[in-house]
Parts: sequence; structure tokens; C-alpha cells
Amino acid sequence: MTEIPRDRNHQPEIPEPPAPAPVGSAYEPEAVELAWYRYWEEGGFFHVDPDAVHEGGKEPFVIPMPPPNVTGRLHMGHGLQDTVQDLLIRFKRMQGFAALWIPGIDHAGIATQNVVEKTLKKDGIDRKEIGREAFLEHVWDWKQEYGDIILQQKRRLGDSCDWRYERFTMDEGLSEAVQKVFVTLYEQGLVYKGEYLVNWDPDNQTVISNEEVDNVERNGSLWTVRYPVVDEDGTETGEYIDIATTRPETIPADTAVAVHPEDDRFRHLVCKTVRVPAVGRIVPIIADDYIKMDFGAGALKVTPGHDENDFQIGKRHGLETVSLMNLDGTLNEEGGPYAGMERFAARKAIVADMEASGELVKIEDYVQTVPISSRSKAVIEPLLSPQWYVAMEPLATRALEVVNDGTITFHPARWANEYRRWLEDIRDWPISRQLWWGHRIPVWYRTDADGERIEEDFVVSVDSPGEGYVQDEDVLDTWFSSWLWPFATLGWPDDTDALKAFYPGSVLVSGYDILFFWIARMIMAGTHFTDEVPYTDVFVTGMIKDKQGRWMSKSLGNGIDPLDMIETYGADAVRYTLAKLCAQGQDIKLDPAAFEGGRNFANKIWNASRVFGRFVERDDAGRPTEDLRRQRDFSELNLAERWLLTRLHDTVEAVTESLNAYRISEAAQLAYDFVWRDFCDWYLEVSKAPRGESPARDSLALSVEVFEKILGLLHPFMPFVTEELWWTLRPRAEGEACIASAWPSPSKEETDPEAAALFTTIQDLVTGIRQVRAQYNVPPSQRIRALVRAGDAATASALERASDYVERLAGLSELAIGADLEKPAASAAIVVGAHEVFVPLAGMIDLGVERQRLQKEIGAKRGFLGGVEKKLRNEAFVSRAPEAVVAKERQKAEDAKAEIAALEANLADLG
RNA sequence: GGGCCUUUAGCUCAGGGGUUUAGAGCGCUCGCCUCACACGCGAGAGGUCGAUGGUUCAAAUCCAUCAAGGCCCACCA
Repeated sequence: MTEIPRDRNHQPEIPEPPAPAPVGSAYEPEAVELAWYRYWEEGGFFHVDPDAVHEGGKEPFVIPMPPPNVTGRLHMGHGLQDTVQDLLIRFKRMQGFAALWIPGIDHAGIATQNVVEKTLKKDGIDRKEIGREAFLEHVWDWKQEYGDIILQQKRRLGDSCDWRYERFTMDEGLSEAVQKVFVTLYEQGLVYKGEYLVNWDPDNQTVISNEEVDNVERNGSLWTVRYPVVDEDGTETGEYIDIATTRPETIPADTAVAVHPEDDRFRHLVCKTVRVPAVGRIVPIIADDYIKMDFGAGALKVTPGHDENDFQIGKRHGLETVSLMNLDGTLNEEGGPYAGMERFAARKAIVADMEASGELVKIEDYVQTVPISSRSKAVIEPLLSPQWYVAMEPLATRALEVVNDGTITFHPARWANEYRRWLEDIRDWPISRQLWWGHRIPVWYRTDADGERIEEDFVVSVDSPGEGYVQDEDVLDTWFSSWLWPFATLGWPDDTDALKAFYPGSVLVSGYDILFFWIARMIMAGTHFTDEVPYTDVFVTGMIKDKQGRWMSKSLGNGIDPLDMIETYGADAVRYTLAKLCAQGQDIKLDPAAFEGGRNFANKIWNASRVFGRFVERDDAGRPTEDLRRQRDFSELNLAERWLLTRLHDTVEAVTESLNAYRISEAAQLAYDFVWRDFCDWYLEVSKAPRGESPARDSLALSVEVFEKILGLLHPFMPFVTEELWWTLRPRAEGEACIASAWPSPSKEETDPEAAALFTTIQDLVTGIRQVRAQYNVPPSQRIRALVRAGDAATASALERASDYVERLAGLSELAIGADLEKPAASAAIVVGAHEVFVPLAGMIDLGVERQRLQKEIGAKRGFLGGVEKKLRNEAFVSRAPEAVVAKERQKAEDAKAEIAALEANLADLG
């Protein structure tokens, strides 16, 4: 049992934070990322103890990480899912939750056994020769060597999981849980042994579940074979039944021929007998309405030992079940002359023989659905075999309830439908696997005098009943341990502190590819064994595809390695890009070039910090020694600052809301817009001191203050660069890290919608002047004059106070503002709402260009006005639409008219 | 055979009954090495929101049908 750490016993020493990069240096992600991850991990910043909940009163927020396969390497799917999980964890941690992300590894039964077997084969070692025990030693060695490679790779991505909780699906605790669950289910009558047709994988020589079978369309043949009707002593009556089959090699296992009871062609033959071609067995003709009269030749050969439907027919009619295949896919003695042949060789041989004997009537091309093992890609053989099953229906009932009653919510909601569909039509789960690597089935058989086990005489128990018993050779399906993951990782079945504190969990993040395999089964296990849902929210991500929308696969060689991307662009860039692409539930067509966007954003933030960061005094190590921030009063802030704080407040609110609703890409976009557009493009430009002057301390202080909030806001998306910059702004106390900071929550008090609106007007004025400059190719270095004729005196004086913004941003040498200024001759005019801007362009003005510009502007406005007026002319609209909507449209029309009038006046002015 | 998803700018995608005349990134055009950033700055061009019909005062947005692409499930030999 892994001991769950407790705070009072574990007080990790917080290391020295890495020294900041020198001021003015370019952003180099790799060095920054490695250093900070070490700092966080060693400093215990990911640690969450049960006491934080029990005694600290913190609300838990728990995500069980889908344990990657021990054979695994990080792929883009992990990149995406881990980005989402870590983002949520960091977000909630900053919000003050006891945010626990539980990592671990899955032993991945078949996959791992295959890999190790292949590796050994290269050294000339055969699994069967060395035997079970020796083989398992190799697998454990392999696990030791490669087991946590992927977890190391996840660290590179920045995953902030509490590694002290790391579990392996075959470690002691998980094994205990698995055994207990098997025994419990057996005692509840929900585990049983049955002999049914199973999906047999002849390559891996194990049974697999339906979910592990892929049905693929393949070009095959449909052979029509003639079955002669014979009497009791085997003489042909001259009649015959033609039967179409896609699997002639199973003919030797035919135990009947079936026709539809109402089929007039064959009705008189029912109860008679036919001779099976190739092997000469005499079998009855039966009637069953499963048969489709219009398919093939209208009759079916019944092979209960090798086809699920035939098996059902056989049951109904009490037919013998002949199993003619060995576990390796060769025919056994039932195959008669074909015994010992591999199944597809047998098919060829049997077809050739029937062709020669005239029993084969025809061969047609036929597209059929072939079941394939998703692991080995071998064609699945339905085979009669005794296996252990879990009766799923009782478990499914509860699991359906908790989704139907809203205890568990899927995001996006449509996955709940898929989930229901599967559960409502659930089949029993074959859980035994004929493998060596996995949890041994806790069933003990009594042995007879020869040491052979007696199949019917067994005990189900965790421990051996003692002498005279041997354990079942088989192991359990990998998912039989992973379905316990959310609670077994916390110590279940023991009632640990951790379990009490952190179960049930909060969110599961996973791809839809394992909705049935894992997500649904976890919910079944949770409700059945713990009487709780394992988590309340399921966030289902889309799958990552290549640029052309194809699945990434080794064989296509179209995979994009996240580690390569991290090396090239940085982990923050990879994370931000994936977050941005993570629209709810949609598959993602990934172009590696997309990561450039993330890199550019990280770089932008880095550079933005230099604008004010270079004015912070630092010691020799580059650490800040002064705190620029100061007490301030919102009302004393200037217009731009009040606008910025208003935008900050709104942005934080919107991002928080988006994250809470799992709208990850929206949150990423909102943060991006604020940081790049508002903060960098407008605020930083406005706040810069005039050439040659030093910026005001108050202005720097606000930049630092807001930037700190920005770093917090971006931290869940881009933890590394934000943490790095966090330490460059002001002196920090030990452990006062960005990761441990509180989620920004700017005060509503510190917003000023009026200031924000005025600033927007200023932005429009500036943009207008810039447009004129661009139109006339005025070089950026050339200062020009401009006049603003404000629509009213109040705005005029407000703009007057903010005139240096416009001057600076529009590159003006002089700016006149007033409510009744005259338009100078030979000037370009811009209409911004009720205000007009005149740009005197003596000597430069081109009447043609100007006329064109104004006409285009008028055209656009008229188009707009036309639309609005059309609405207003519609009486139904005016009478039925809400008053506010109508009023708004009226206002729009009026504003547009005024603007058009102003533009037209200016146009007329040109002569 | 059932069910689901997608179709919006050249490309990749947001948006999801009234948000000024539909947005972003990339690409494209023009001008800029403006002392944070060319991984950048400024200005632009470019969509009758797959088609048709309907509901509504109002549809890219809701409904129906169709078309194209994709996915999942299913026992047609």
C-alpha cells in the first residue's frame, strides 16, 4: 500500500528560483522550462495533501490522469489531453482549490506483452521456451527501464501532477483492488465462467472483447456451394440446395443447412438431410426465420462453432457444435483431409477440391465486413471457448442513471448519447485473457491425482486455498484494472485519508476513442463499488489528425512528435497552440506550422515585459531589487489606464467563465486578444514615454501591476514563460511563485465603462488618421498635423485631456481639438461617429484619391443604412420586435445618416 | 441498416436568433528595421456562412429535405 503523504510529515524545501535571463536577451524556451519545472517539482508546488481538505477546508478538485501505456511514448493526443488537464488543474489551484492530478501508468496487457516478446525474439529468445516466470521477469525489467519515460516526457510538457501519488496498474495496491473486485463480483453472481463463442485472436492466441475488434470492409469472394439432398442411407435424391458462403473453410464444421420456413423453394426439403461437401457429413435441413430468402442462394449453412448467428440457430434447434480450429488458427482433426492446415490455406484447398468435384457452383466478388483484432490485425476467429465474464447489465443500470439524472455531465453533451446507446445495449464482458502479463485471475482449481486441474472444482479467492490447488493460468483484461483507476489510485479498498479527501473526483479528460473501453466502465465500477460517481464531469476531446485529416499512424509516418515540437517551439507554444485548437469535441487537423503561432505569442509576452521590465532595478544576478508598484487610487488613473483596467476586468471574467464551461479555445482567444491587442498594441504604445524621456514611475507601476495579472491569467496556458517573467517584475518572497499565486480577480469597482468608451473613440480617431497616412503614403517618421472637430463640447474637452495619446499613436506634430473648428483647406476628412478629423495635406492631397476614399466610405455607410431602414420600414418589425431592439435600430439609422451627411459635406467641399 | 458529426475568407477554424455591414490565425497586397518584439508594427484586399424550402418582426444561427465529406454502432451468410 503506497503511503499517502501528509503535510506535517513532508515539508519540501523550496529551492532557489532559477536566475532570470539577462534583460534584453531573446526568449529561449528550453533553458527556462527545464529550470522551472525542477523548481516546481522540488519545491513541492504540485503537492496536495488530504489534510488540505480535511483540516485546511479547501475544496478538492481532482483529475485522474488517463494512465499512459507502459509501452508508450508521448504523442499529440497526450499533448492535447494533458494540456487541457494541466490547464484546469493550474486554474483551479490558483483559484484556491486543493487541485490534485493523479498520474500513473497502465501495464497495457497485450500491447506490452507483444513488445517485450518482439524484443526478446530479436535476441533469439522465445517466450514459450523460457516459460512464464522467466518471461514475466523480462517484462518487469522492461517496465523498470521504460516505464516512466513517458512520465518524464509529460514533465517536459509541464504537467503539474502530484507525482507522490503516481501509481502503476499492477502495483500492490491496484492488484489488491483488482482481486477484491473480481472476488466480490463473483460473490455477487456477476462474474461467471461460460463457454461461448469468443473473439479469438489467433496471432496473440487470446480472447479479446468486442470493443477490441475492428470491423473493416474487404474485397473477398462469395462462393456458392452445392449441398446434395440425401436420404437416410446417404444416397442422393437428385435434389440439392445451393448455399453461398464467405468462409468455405468452415464447411467441415457445418451441422445443418437452414432455410426460411416460408420459402416455397425449399419448404418440402425441411427435415430431410443433405451431405456436406468436401467432408461428406450428413446434416439436417432446418427451417429458421433468421434466414433471408433473397440473399445469396436463399439458404444458409449452419456452423455453430464458428459463427455467432449460427451458434444462436444451433441453440434454438439443438444442433451439435463442431469446433474445427486450433488456437493458432490451423484446422484440427474435425477438418478431415484439411486437418493441420492453416485456415486460409485450408480455404484455398477446400475451394480447389470442390471446384474439381463440381460441388462449387460459382464464385462472385464480394465486399464483406471482416472482424480484425485491433492489436494484431489478425482476422478474428469466432471460437467456442470457456472464459470468465462480467454480467454487465446490473452495472450498466446505475451507470445510466447517473448520466440521465445529471450527476455526471458530458462535455460536449452529445457524448452522453453515445454512452447511453452503448450501455442500453450492453453485452457481457469477457475478462479473461490468455496472456501472461497482467493480473492473474484469483481462481483456484483442485487438481486430480495426475496434477491436472478439475475444471468444475474451483475456489474463487484472493489467496490460495492451499495444497492441491492450482491458479487459473489466465490474466484479466487490462481494462479490468483501469476501470478502478479513479478510486484505486487513492488507496481503495482501504478507506484512506486520500480517498476520503479526493474521491469522488471532479473531471475526466479523455478522447472519445476510449469512451466504452474506459470512461463508461469507470463509471460502472465507481457506482457499483464505491456508491459514488468517479467524477462529475467528462470532457471529451477530439482526436488529433494530420493536416489532411488522416489518423496519425506509424505506418503512414504522418505523426507529429510533441517532443520535437517542444524542442522547436517550446512547451508553452505547444500548449497554447493546442489549447487554442481545442474547440469542444472537434477533431483537430494539425499542421505543425500552427505551433509558430504559439511561439510568437510566448515571444510577444517575453518582449512586452521588457518595455517596463528594463526600468526595474536589479542585482548582479538579475533579480529585481525594487518594487515599482505603489498605492494608487483608481479615480486618479488616466484614461488609458482606466480603460485598460476595465478591459482587464472583463477579460478575466470572460476567461474564467469560459474555462469553467470547458470552452478552452475561447478562453485562449480571449486572453490572447487582451494581451496582444489591448495591452501590447494600445496600452504599451500609449504609456511609452516620449523619445528621450524616462517613463513616469506611476505609469511603470501600473504596467507592472497589470502585467502581473496577465501572467496569472496566462499561467495555466503557458506556465513556463509566465513563471519566468513573474520573477522579473519585483522582489519575491521565497515560494511566492506564479504557480502558487491567486487567480486574478480585478475589482468591479475598478472599471469605468465611460472611460472605456472614450478610449474606443480615441482608437477610432487614431485608426482613421493612420488610414489617411497609409492612403497618402506618409512615412511613419513624418509627423503631420490634425484637427478633431468633436460632436459636442464635453467630448471635446475630454479628448483634449487625452490628446497626447492621439498625437503619439497617429504620429502627429500638432493636434487641435474643439467642438467648432473650421475644416482647413486641402485636408482629408474622417468621420468617427459624431466627430470629424481633418488632416491637412497641403501639397500632398490628391482630390481623386480623397474623393474615392470618401465615396467608398459613403457607399459602405449607405449600404449599412439601407439594411437598417429596410428593417424599420417593415411594420411587422416595428410593431412586434421588442422596443429596445427597435430603438436601437432607430439610433443606428440616425447615426448613420449623420455620418453620411458629414461625409457628403466633406465630399462636396472637395469641389 | 441505425445513429452522430462536419460543410463559414485561398488554407485551418471560432461564432450559434437582433453586438454597428460575419471574426481569428496563417497566407496574400501596400508601407515600415518607429530605441519590447521583423516570431514584429501600421494599413488593406478577400466570405450572398453547402443547396433548397420553412418557422419568425428578424436566420450564418432554429426546423425539414437534399448534396458532399467523415465517424460510431449493427448478426445479413
